[in-house]
Amino acid sequence: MPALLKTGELAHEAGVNVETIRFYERKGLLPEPPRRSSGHREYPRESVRRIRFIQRGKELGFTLHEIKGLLELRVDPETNCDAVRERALEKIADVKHKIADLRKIEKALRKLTDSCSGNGPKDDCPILVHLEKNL
Amino acid sequence: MPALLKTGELAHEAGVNVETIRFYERKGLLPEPPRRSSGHREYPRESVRRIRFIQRGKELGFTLHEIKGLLELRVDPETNCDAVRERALEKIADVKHKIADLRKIEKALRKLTDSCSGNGPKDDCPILVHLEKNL
DNA sequence: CTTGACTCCGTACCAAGGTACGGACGTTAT
DNA sequence: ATAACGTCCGTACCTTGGTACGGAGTCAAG
Repeated sequence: MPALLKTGELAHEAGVNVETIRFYERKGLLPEPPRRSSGHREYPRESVRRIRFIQRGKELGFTLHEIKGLLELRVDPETNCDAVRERALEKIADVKHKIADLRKIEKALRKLTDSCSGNGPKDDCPILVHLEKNL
Repeated sequence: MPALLKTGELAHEAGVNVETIRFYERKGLLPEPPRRSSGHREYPRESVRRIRFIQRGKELGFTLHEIKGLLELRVDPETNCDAVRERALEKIADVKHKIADLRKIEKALRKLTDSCSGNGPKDDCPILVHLEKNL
């Protein structure tokens, strides 16, 4: 268990692709690590946790941009719990909105499939008729 | 009310951008219309309905690729109502799946915000702790 | 017949979140 | 010391659904 990790080792331990590491660095989600004289990156073990933080944030529906914000909050000494909570509440509102949109779509689709026997020629298909009808 | 439409007129009547028309043509959603000798496109009025068909399909959550499939179904003389219904049912399943995923996310976020008083320093913030915790 | 508006085309660009490539080095095990 | 593998970098590519640009050509109204 080395104390310093090469890019590939970090990628492996965090369960992501090597290219993803460099991508996160470019996006400012992962700070630029020190380099050897050869230019090769040397990551502290902590970086593994940072990448996992990012992955968990993604699982919770945060974008990389938002995760960057959370990471910055985390470092800011002024941050209190409330600021973080605020972000999570916004994200909940966001998710609820998406769910509502999808439910509208589901309802509309169901209305169409319910009105469609499945038999009969396509000319009378309520679904196509709906898509074709003039507003 | 001209019988044949120029690209800009079609775009205007269908409520989309001129570039969108050309984009749909490239994607095979809009058949290539006849041209004048100058190369300018001349659309039949029917094209307005076709573009509206596409827009309504989008509202129902179909991708452009899927809409292309629906348009092809519509032309196929073998198509019966059932084939169209099938597509709609698949899309419903699709939408339900997305909703379920979002609900999981919502639940997880709510659990975190519920456990977070909003007071206290960030070091104890259950949300950050969750994001940081080792698996 | 001129002028301004429209159209043509290929191409580049945007968000988001990466993945892949290739040539030049660096590292490591044997 | 050499082979095999890792890493470096910039850049291109992928998806989806378009939008924007620029130079050249065309159309229609005055």
